[in-house]
Amino acid sequence: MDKRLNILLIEDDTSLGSITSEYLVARGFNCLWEQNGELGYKSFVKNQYDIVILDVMMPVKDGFSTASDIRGIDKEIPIIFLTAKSMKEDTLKGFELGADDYITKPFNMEELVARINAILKRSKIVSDSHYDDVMIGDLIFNPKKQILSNDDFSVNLTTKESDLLMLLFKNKNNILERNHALKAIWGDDNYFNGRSMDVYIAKLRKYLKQDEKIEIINVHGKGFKLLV
Amino acid sequence: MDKRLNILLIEDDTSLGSITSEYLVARGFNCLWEQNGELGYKSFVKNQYDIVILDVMMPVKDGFSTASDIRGIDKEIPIIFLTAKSMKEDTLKGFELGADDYITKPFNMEELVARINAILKRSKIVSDSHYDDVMIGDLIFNPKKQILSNDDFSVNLTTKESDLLMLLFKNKNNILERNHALKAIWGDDNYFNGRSMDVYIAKLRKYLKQDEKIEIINVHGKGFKLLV
DNA sequence: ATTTATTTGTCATAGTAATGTCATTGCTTT
DNA sequence: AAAGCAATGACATTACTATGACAAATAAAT
Repeated sequence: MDKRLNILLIEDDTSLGSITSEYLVARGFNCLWEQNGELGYKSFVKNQYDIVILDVMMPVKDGFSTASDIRGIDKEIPIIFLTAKSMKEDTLKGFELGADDYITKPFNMEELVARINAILKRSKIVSDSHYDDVMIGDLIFNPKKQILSNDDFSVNLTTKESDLLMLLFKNKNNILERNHALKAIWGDDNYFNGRSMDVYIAKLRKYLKQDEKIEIINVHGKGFKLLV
Repeated sequence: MDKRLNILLIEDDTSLGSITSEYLVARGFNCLWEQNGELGYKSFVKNQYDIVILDVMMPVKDGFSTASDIRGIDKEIPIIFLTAKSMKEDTLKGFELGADDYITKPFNMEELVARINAILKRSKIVSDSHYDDVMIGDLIFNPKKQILSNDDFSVNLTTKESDLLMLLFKNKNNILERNHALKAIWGDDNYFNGRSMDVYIAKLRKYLKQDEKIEIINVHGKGFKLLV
């Protein structure tokens, strides 16, 4: 199950193309690199992409023509143009073709990534704020909203409950040591805080009954372990 | 009933500011121009905008600081930065603050418009905002006149009531954090202002009873959420 | 195996902090 | 002086956290 986003890079310059695609892969994207507009368009037809990055000046089939073909079959896909010349008419032509951004070479790789993310943020695909959700078995846990839910159930967790669940999750299938958890959440691992934590463990267990595959087990004298 | 999009332009340079705002108006937008970050932020708190264009280098309060304050009360609003220096770190800093675009001066006016449109194309809101009225459930809220009404009912809100309702509306179905609201409206989030805000929440709840689908709920220790 | 000490499970309750709301006060505007 | 607004004080209510008590489980000792 790959959640990485698919980028189609169409760029005729060999060195720039390889550097860019490698960089994008290193930054966590899937990137397919095609060397000209024809091949790029064919690949777009056959595969599923989240965003297209397109050089303007290319032999065989230039970027604008390619973009217009792509727009012919997909009105939504975000497109970023790369161009050496920053001449005004070109820029505007790009935007008329439904460009989402227009970057002039040479560009900074990090900035490219930043602009990709800025666009994807608004694009429907990623837009749902689900990306800070965490899956625990069948359950969805949103540590920011402090909500634990599934299809037919939902609880608002208190801060302590949420913090503790998060710690357990970070150590899922591994032991979360008592004193570490106490230091992290209560700031001090004395006996009384420990007893308090035990009560919260009990509460979490009650919630987690929703998914019988999940379980918090105790490791005597050590701590707790969240099994999923 | 005006359907034009509302742009907030925050730019200290008088000539650039006036030229830009005039140009945007000529191109069919509503554009309010504020000359510094403080004023811009205040205007943002009180009014409803679709996009913010923000100069980075400004006296009194710079663009980044302003953007970060704006993000505190609105996570969605598109922001375009304008900057004279094209230094890499600055660009990236802007994107980290949730920028949607980053334009270096001097820029071409038509390109600015093109970039605004490119962003608005992907922005979910795509103008449900008239210039004046906003709809909250069945109710009509006019933040300028500070009037909340429907067919058979109407109240004149006080400034504080109106500002707070506007903030809640901007974060509708999302949490409005106490300290952000206090910073925005009272300028300082101390205990007493917080108590004061609670009183205003009570008042707003009373008004909003007019539409039983609307509700302000409390998120303990965090803030309030306007459900519609 | 049986006893004993320690750790953990869990309920009920007390304590504390946050919020809800009314009434009142003081300030500003007219 | 009257009216409107924001701030504050007082008290009620709610939400969250900590604690006490006792049962159960585990480990250690006999």
